Amino acid sequence: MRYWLMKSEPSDVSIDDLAAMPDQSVAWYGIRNYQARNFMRDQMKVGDKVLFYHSSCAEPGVAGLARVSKLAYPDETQFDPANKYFDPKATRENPRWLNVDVQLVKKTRLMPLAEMRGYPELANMRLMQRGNRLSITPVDPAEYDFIVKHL
DNA sequence: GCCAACGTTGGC
DNA sequence: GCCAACGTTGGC
Repeated sequence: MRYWLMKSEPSDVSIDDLAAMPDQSVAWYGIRNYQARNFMRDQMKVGDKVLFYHSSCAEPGVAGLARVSKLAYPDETQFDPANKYFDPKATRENPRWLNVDVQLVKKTRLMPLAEMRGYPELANMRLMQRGNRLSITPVDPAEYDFIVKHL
């Protein structure tokens, strides 16, 4: 089993939005970065543990715990010309983008990025590194445990 | 809104 | 295949 940090803009899908979904589960649509796609396609398995992270907002940070609830499958939004994630080069026969489903495990208190930066135990997280823009990053089990313990 | 970092595009 | 231009991410 692997551990991941997945960023979502709360104005798009927040932890409360996730909690309100049927089965508290949502397709992680809209990933248009090959590295992040490949993580979903090649490495994510049902049951993998996920830190649900709020990004691009007033208080970025970990907002809850989730799990991978469905293996990667084609992202519907790439086929819809009206969708902002539409990709004209993608076809149903040859989809370019995939998503997994993610299911809420537990909404937690928000652990702000600023607080996370204060923990030496988390200093090596990809999230902390300058210029990091990857929306899905692997997390070390020790880092995951540390965060859960301090929530 | 600024800006650093980085990915993607496209001409050559 | 190089690389400049451009677009996007995301914290601040």
